Amino acid sequence: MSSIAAPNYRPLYDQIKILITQSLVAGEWKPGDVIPSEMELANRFQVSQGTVRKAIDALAAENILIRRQGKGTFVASHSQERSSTRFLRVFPDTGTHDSPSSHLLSLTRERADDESASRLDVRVGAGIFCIKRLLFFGGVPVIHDEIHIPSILFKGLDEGMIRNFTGSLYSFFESRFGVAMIRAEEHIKAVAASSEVAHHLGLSPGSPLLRVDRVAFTYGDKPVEWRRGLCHTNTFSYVTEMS
Amino acid sequence: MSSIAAPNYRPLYDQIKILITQSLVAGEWKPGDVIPSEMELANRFQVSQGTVRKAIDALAAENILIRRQGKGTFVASHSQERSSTRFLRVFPDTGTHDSPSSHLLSLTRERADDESASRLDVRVGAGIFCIKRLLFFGGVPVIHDEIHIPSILFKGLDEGMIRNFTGSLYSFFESRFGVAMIRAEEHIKAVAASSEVAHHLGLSPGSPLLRVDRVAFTYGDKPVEWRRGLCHTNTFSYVTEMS
DNA sequence: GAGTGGTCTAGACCACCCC
DNA sequence: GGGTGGTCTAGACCACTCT
Repeated sequence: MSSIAAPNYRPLYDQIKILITQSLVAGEWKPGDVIPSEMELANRFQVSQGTVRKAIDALAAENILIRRQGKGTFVASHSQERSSTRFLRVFPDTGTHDSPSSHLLSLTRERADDESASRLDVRVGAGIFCIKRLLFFGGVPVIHDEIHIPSILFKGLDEGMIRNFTGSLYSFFESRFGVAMIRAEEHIKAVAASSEVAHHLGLSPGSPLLRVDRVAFTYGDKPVEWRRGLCHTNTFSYVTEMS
Repeated sequence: MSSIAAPNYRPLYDQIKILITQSLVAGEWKPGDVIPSEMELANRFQVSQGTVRKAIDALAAENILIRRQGKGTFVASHSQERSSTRFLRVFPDTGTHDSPSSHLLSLTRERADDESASRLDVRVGAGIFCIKRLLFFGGVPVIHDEIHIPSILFKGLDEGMIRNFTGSLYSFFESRFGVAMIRAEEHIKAVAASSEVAHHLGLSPGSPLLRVDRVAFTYGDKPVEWRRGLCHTNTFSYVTEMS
């Protein structure tokens, strides 16, 4: 019935989903913002409320939007308490999950090597930042992270900014640089600790560590972070679920 | 109405979902079967087609049912080619995923110790089977599995049945014993290989291995399998995604 | 053509939140 | 009270599969 879009094989709600995503990419609504109500969006896109609803349902299922009855639909943010550890799958074997604290080891500028370039989908030699840090749980160092991000997206990043920020790294990226992480893929191996990392984690060199390689994506499935985490799993485990 | 201040309200589609799940538990429809059409179910439960649809949508999102346009809605089965490796998250770093082949090491009857009993939600001392096997990828042993299942659900299990079955273990459990695995939780650590496991996997003792502890559940979130996999990750990785 | 799931719409009403 | 999302319904039509 309606209207303008001509010979499109995609369901309407899928097109609406894409339009909403484009508004997110364009920054029309930022993490934490309310987006317009279903009725407003239905009017804007000239479809029924039910169709908008289905598009939003799909985005909510991907944790890109968050619905709150009576209040509205919000853009997911890593700054919200509820999702500050959304991507952290390491849990203590006993007791509850204290929020980890971060200790910055170094921030350096580098040129992308083959691996970084391929993971981040940039040219070899492109400028990247490399962040090294330790994550402490209850005062104990558990994870050694080495984080690579393209410098073009994080202009002006320096050590002080990182140290002065309270909150998760993704919350930092989001609020200071407008880069929102919405999805990640992880490849996990077991490796022996190098003497350097063993020293940081208070272990003997050669101890078994979990090596978690992550590529994180922002809106539109664009890779914007590659990190390698080395995790000490004597009293912690990497937890996941499947169905 | 509601007795407590907490939201006691259950949407209709949620009740329908529960009714459908109960039919699955009761075995009214078995893995691979078509379930009645949306219209038939709507008539049976005296609700609209849309409400049945929403219940089925939820079950399809959990991979419990599978919708096929023009054909009907089917109970998910591990015997289908599409889902025979649904729970296998280990992939080669290069090349494609050959289906693994399994080599049975032993099948023994045991009594549940504290750990098995707690994971499987049975009494300490209850009868359980313990299956040990190796998984080979392209002729190379990669995973050593130690699988515990309550013997009451698998009466008559013997080595010959396992050896003669072609297909995945979960397909075997499903078709021979009517036990369908629908969900699993995994806890992962890095450990050093024991001499026994190192021997099976062709490694030196002390080599780092991924230790994957899994509890698998059937309909109604009932735990029915506990396994410990030890995985050699030199050329393979455990892959997972998050959002 | 008949039957299935898939899309889209429109309207009524409910539950929740805030003014 | 008036806004938001959440549920439920009913009906029309589309896309796919099988006979």
